[in-house]
Amino acid sequence: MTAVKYLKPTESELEILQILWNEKAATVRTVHEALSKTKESGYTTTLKLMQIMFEKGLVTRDDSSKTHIYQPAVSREKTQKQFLNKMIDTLFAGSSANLVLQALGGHEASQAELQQIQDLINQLKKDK
Amino acid sequence: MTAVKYLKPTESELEILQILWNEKAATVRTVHEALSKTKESGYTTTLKLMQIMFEKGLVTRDDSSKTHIYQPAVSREKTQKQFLNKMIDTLFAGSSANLVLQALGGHEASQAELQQIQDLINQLKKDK
DNA sequence: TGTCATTTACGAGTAAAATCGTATTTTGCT
DNA sequence: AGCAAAATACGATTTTACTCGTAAATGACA
Repeated sequence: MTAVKYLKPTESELEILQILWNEKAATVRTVHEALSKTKESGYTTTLKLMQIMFEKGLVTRDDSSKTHIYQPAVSREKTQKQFLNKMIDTLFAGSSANLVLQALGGHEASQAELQQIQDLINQLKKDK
Repeated sequence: MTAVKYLKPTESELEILQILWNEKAATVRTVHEALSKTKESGYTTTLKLMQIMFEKGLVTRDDSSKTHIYQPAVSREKTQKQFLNKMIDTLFAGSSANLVLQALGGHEASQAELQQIQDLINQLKKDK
């Protein structure tokens, strides 16, 4: 039984993962250009970050050709859950409902999204 | 118009804020003892952190007597919102509904809490 | 008033994250 | 083959968060 290390991506790593999750697979160049839309930084910085993520096992890569192709190695859902739980603990006194109320109150959600949430709630209420 | 620096509390600072929010006001000793229930660390470490938080303006303090009394200078709600927005951005592709669905799906919420959320949703739907 | 326990002040060290410059490698093209 | 453009490798530095030891200050009380 190998000890699987619990890996919490850093802020920068999350930004990169976000892009990889959307693109499914991407080169350093692609990721870097996407990042550049919202922040300033050098190409080698992005490269280095992605190399580190590879060492950590956060991404996989195909280095069969000169330009390596990266893919996420952790799922979006799992990572979301990981951070949500942490946040509910340290910021919402353990209450997920608190978080939900705050999220719905502050942000705009579309009619369709609200319906989706309502459906889930009905489902949950019925399950009890 | 003074430029107000956008301050994002660190992980450790959040833990301390959490205690201050609950207690309204507290000494370093009190905070340290509360922290000690869940983690190991020296007293001066907590002290230093709170001093730094004071410099950053995250807390205020009354130093009229030997033992200083600290109070939070940022509101729980505002801080929650700040982190939620960040999280929705970098982890939920900008969709608060995504976050809500994930939070409700993973965590247990009581019947009463679900009702509370439903009420809010009805409110929001009506407002449109 | 002197002692002593408690608190604050402060500096320094450690570790992790992020940044970037430079060297090397790869490969398409002439 | 040889050159140039683009990519990777790698090491070094900077920044930030966290940790703690030690010294100085405070104040209760014998």
